[in-house]
Amino acid sequence: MGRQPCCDKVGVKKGPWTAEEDKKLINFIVNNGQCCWRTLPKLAGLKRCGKSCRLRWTNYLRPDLKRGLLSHSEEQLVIDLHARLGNRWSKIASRLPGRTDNEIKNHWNTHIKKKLLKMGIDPVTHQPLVDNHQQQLVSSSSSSSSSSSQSAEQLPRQPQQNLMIKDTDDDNKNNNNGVPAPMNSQQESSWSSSSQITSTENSCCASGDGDESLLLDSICSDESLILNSLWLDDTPLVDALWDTTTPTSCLLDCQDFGIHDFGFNSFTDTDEQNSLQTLKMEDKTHYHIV
DNA sequence: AATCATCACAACCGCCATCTT
DNA sequence: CAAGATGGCGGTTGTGATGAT
Repeated sequence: MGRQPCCDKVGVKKGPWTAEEDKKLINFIVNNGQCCWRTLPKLAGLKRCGKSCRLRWTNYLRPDLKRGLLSHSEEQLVIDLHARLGNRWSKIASRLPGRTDNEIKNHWNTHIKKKLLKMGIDPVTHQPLVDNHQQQLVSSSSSSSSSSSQSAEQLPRQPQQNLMIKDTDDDNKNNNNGVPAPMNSQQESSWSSSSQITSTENSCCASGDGDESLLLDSICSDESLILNSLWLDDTPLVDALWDTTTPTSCLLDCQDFGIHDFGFNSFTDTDEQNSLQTLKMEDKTHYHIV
């Protein structure tokens, strides 16, 4: 009945990945593609849970990942998307090519959350923070006010304003006391085809830092990307591009995605297998073929 | 120089929808 | 159809790096 367990827990290594383990994982996926995560560790000679391998690959080793802090524009887009999607990090991440859900989640918790609080904006509701007195009034007048911020966080909501991250504390003048109401699917649907456009465009265009803002504009102005895929079509951009379900597609995509940037130098059809077997790791994130 | 606090992020955990047997 | 595994997701934790005192 059912399938075999993903890993037998016994003898499975945990904790930080070593360079050697990274090398094994990369070599295996480059040569064989992403097949079955359960069997991958064994085949790749890793004493890791398949789940751990998948996480390591998707969050850290994938060659199409960007590294480094999120740009201002990316940050703005994250806020905008978070206002609609809540903590659905994977969905948010799918709109930011090269970024992972984990990375965005971390950035949200360590940077954006604090910035919003500093600006007097509730990072959960994306509404201006209400003081204690007002909070009491709101909670006493609302029958469903017992719902925690966590539950509210799970639901998409319509932004009442366009939030712009500022490095300074000024311009905290929008003090609507609106309580965000969770939308039903019908509301989501209708909203997705109307007010979302305005909100997205506004927030994107308001960001003004040169190339990044141009990039963001191009992302935001793509209605099929923002509207259709956000609510109707969940095909992730990054995953669709980096499909390694087969060895062939894996190798092709490696090249398409500038695997050289990742550290893989060019390889030929004839010697690629041998070359990749001798991948040499210089540090945690740099690999090259010798 | 030592200690403590904070930051940044990789990794783990548990849950859930889906899939397989 | 039921049981159980898989893959994916979001929340949380652990830990090294950095800054402040």
